Amino acid sequence: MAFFLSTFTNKVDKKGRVSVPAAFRNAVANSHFPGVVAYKPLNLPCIEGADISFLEQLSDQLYGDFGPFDEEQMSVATAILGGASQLAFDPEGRVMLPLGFREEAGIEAHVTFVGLGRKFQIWDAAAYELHKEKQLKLAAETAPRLSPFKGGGQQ
Amino acid sequence: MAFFLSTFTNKVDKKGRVSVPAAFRNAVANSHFPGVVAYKPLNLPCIEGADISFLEQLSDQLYGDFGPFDEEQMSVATAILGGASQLAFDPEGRVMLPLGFREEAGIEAHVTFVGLGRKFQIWDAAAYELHKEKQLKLAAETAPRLSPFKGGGQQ
DNA sequence: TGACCAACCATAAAAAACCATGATATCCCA
DNA sequence: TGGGATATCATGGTTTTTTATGGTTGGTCA
Repeated sequence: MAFFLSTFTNKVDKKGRVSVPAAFRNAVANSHFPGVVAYKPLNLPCIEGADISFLEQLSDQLYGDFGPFDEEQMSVATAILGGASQLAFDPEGRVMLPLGFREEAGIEAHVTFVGLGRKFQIWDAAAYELHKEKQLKLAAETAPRLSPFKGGGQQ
Repeated sequence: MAFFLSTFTNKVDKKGRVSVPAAFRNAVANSHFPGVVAYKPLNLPCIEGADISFLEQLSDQLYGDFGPFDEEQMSVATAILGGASQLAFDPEGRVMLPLGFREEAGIEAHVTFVGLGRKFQIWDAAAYELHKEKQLKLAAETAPRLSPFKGGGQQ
């Protein structure tokens, strides 16, 4: 499955188009849909994206953990899957960010793509700077408790 | 997975390119990405590198230990994965060290690659000399108190 | 008809490939 | 064992390609 790393900031033009970073385009190049899938996460003012198989897997996971007609599961499915959009690349590798997404994420002229492994986030560039500061503090407290980071690189 | 040993110092040219030591290139030769992956560790003024499967494994471990939307997990993912870069080899075996990394690690004209097993570190050459002194002292005090293989499996 | 959207065209800047060279290290054979 | 031939490596500069970005055109559909 696609794997996303690193952070890139690009411009949104007045028609709502943004270049998807070339590294992310390559990551989804093997997907059967020439573009990315975007949805509004439940608890953050940003957009999340991935290749389509990520949402397929998320769906399977929801329907596995709960029954196929569980009420809580349906609410998550409605929020995530129902709110998702398939964003197709134009010939130059851009996508159209729907107005609704831009409003919900407070996206102005510049957006930041943040690779997070199997998925990535799209933030308003200024909002991301604030978010990142908070996340770095939280990560510094959290990481020592996670096995891969014990002793954090000081050998 | 790749294994890195020993220490090498190379020059950074004015375009930000550095030769990755041949031994490290060989170590990642079987990886599906022709290059290394670099990220800023949380508590040291240097860059850490590894082959891509190291971060893939880390990512999948994070998303496995916690749910896909856990807050603490996301903070580590943001710090490490969002701050990471895939550095591809050029035909001569060099990589471009992004400006942000060079600044955060205080990298000037010379960098030192330090093999640490599953990962390696990239230091400004002068900064590493100081760091090494401190680490050697600390190791000399600490080692007698450690049972021979305590911590052996942790990177 | 007018708003919207998808392809097309153009351009500057950044990144990747390309080519060249000196310095080591390695091999091979007399 | 010595020494020349050969390969590898680190390094520097130049050229080509890719990327991000902006605008324009033509079609579609309400």
